[in-house]
Amino acid sequence: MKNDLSKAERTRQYIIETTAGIFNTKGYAGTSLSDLTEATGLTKGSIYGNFGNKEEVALACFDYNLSKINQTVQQRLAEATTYHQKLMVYVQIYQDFAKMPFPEGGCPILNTAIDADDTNNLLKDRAAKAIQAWKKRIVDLIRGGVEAGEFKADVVPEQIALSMIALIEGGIMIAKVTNNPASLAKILKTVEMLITQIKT
Amino acid sequence: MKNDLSKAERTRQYIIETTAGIFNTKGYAGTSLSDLTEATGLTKGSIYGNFGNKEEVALACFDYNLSKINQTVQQRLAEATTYHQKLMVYVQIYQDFAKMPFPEGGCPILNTAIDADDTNNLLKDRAAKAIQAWKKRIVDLIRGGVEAGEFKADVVPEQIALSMIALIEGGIMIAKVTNNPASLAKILKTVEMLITQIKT
DNA sequence: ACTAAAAAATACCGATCGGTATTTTAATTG
DNA sequence: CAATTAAAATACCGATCGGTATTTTTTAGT
Repeated sequence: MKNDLSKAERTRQYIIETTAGIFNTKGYAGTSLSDLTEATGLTKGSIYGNFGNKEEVALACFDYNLSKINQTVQQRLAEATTYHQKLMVYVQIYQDFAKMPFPEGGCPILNTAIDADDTNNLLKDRAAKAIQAWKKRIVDLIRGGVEAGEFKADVVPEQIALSMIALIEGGIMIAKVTNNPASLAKILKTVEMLITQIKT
Repeated sequence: MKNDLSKAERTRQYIIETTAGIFNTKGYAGTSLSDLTEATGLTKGSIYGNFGNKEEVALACFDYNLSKINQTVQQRLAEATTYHQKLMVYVQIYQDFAKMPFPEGGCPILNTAIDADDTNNLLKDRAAKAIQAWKKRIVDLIRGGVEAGEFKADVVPEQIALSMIALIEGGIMIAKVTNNPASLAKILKTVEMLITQIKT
């Protein structure tokens, strides 16, 4: 046994890692089983031996894509000392779009939210939960900053948090569809302004 | 002749109006020819007599969806007198999400941008052009307001315009996927703040 | 009303869809 | 190493995919 994971677990992980970018790029309906077999070099029989159906693969891929981003975020948040710095992590992370922990196809939360919101409830719920968790993380940071005296007492954490997320996700969409990364940079300037404005 | 439009033109229009919401809801890959025949009550032969292929229908539907929104926007812009009021039109329009000129499925620009950006270049270009036109409209309004002395001279029109669009589109995405219209309302408050901040 | 032209319906095409039962191959354990 | 088990490949399923050639029905001009 070359690994502490069973063969099945290793194959399952291999399928997820290999196809996560495909689902993120082509969407759920746009990704076919033959896309998966072609990318992995495995057969349908093998894939269906490790997953119940196409939906299960897509869900596992979304979780994988999300966890990769969250890992980077949490690591950078831990490195930041002040609450201001912690909020700025979100600006910095999306600044160099290219060398990001993003899977091919861009932000999986955005892609899944739009792709699945009228067609696949399980995927939609995953995207919704991701947004809500993201919002909560920012709200907690703002509240922490208020208690620490870093931020003004009269800020509305929810509005700031939601606006930061909307700017980032909207900015990614704009930059991607117009093929112009500079647009995202300009929008991130506004996020930065939002963060600066709440400082005491 | 009951109409000044030919039969073919009327049928073509009927197909577009009837299926525009389907493409906007299910996406290009997720919409099948049988979805179209089912919704219209027509047969495949009839649809392919009026369109060359599925892509042509989707493109016509996008144009139709976009023009409906633009009609409302232009009308409201004409009614507004000051440049501040004109910018605020975008806040007001998206405030009551429900009774909007939006087709089923939400904002077609956002949906098409995400749905098509890695899979269909013609649709992607349409979405990109729509974003760029929207941005230009806002930039022109800001420049007008600066010249009229309504807005500060040191504003960066592109940044404001892009941020407004990102907030609105990001807000729509968040509200839709979390099933919570209040989120969009909070984000629109930030758009309002952005507009207020540039006033002299 | 009759006829030529246009539009819509029917019937069909090969390809691919997601999924499964069965066989073959590879990994694991005594 | 042999036997058992687990995993992957093969072969197949009905259904649906986008698209087309042909026939029938409507429409429109005289």
